[in-house]
Amino acid sequence: MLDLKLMQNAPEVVREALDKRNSKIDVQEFTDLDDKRKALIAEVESLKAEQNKVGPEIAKRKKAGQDASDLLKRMGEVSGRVKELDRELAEVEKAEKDWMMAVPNIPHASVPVGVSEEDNPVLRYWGEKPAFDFAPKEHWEIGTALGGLDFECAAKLAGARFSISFGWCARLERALAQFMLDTQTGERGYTEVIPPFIVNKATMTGTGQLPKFEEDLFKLTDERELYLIPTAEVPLTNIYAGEVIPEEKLPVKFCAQTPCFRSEAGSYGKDTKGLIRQHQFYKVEMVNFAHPDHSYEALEDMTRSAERILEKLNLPYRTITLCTGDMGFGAAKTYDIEVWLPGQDKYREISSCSNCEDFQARRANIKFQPKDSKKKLFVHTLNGSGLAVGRCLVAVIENYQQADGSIVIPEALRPYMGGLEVVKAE
RNA sequence: GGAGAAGUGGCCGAGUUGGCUGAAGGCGCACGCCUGCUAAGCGUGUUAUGGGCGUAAAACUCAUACGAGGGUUCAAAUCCCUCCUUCUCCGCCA
Repeated sequence: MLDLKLMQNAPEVVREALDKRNSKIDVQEFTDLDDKRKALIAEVESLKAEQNKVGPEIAKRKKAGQDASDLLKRMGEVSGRVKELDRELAEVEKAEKDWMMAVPNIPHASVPVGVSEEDNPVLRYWGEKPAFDFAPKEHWEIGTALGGLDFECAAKLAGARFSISFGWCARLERALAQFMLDTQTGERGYTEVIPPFIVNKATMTGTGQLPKFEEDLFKLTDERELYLIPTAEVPLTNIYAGEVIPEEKLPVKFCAQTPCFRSEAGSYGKDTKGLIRQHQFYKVEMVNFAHPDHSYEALEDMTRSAERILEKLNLPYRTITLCTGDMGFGAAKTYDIEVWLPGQDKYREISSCSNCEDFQARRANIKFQPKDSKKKLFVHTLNGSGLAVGRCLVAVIENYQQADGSIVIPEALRPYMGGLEVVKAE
């Protein structure tokens, strides 16, 4: 959510930001609502002030045994009017809040302006693409041939966009997740967390999934209005919802491996084969709570934490800066890391690291107490994948495939695989 | 699942014949005074959000907030209803 004061004092700044994002949201709607709200507040508050003044007078008269019927009559009218106005005000406030909740974050000044992913500049490349003296296959072909993946079985159990892994493949995925967690906690200063995988509406609203993107979520059908998390960003960021973090604790860095559940509504026909786009996948997620003065350093640090995983696995990647038109709803700046997939002959997203500045902190009311002032301020929140486990499994299979259909296990993972060096056909 | 108890400010804790309690008292914290040092003591202050006014900021003023939402009433922390959370006992269970 944007700052109300900014909306009121500098609507043109917001309009400009929305233009850069190709958003059609009309800022004038807000201004009209806000004017109406202020007018209602002025009226209802003066009536309430009268109530507060006259109330004790009534009590005094009653105690003294005097007649107060004139005051009671007047206050009866005032009370009725106050109820009316309160109702009206609540409506306007809700409309205004709804409007605010649907507005995306303002891009940071350093974010390149652009319309689509075509306009995302590459920041850096790392690693050498593996050279094959044969035509590299896609992961699903290799994995299925080696008995590790079975998409027909998954479809029988759950439907399209699900997977099931067996044996070496299941273990490899577990190894990857564990390797990532060990790296982030052991070398990058993260505290490991196991959060709930099901959360309530308020939590989903705090990070921005609701109210706008409900169709992307899996919702439970009972009356409690619970949702399956689409990313651990949601529970991790909301750990401090409604809380004040002492300044000296910043930055707080959490990471967690969780399953992620996404409805993938609207992605029909995209990535229908293999593990790339699933309704359920594991991801190791990083979340930072940073001091506003240092959040962009934190973004660089977080991006490095994600990149380190690929470097240790010796997987080639490139890092790009998302342009204004391609950024997510809550982000002020985002780096995507794309890993090389020889089977697809393409770089594919494997991590997305964003600084949301105070956008989520304002929604979820996450503040810190600066040492040198009484005023509590909003923290900046960041989130990033470190990494998407399923896609990383894809990258390992495709980059480490051999001519005979076997897969070499990256050295960094061998301790997690009981020393296994190669996965071969039986 | 059954039976009870409770939810007030950073914390503890008053408040229960509805009105003068944003909220006594205590602790903590901040600033000042006092003091050979420490401890103790004295004084002052100590919430958030929104509106008005206005500003570099503040000050001032009004409104709202006693788990959440709704109701009764001229008026609710105080009465009624629903929900949430926590705790205790019984049952059940990985």
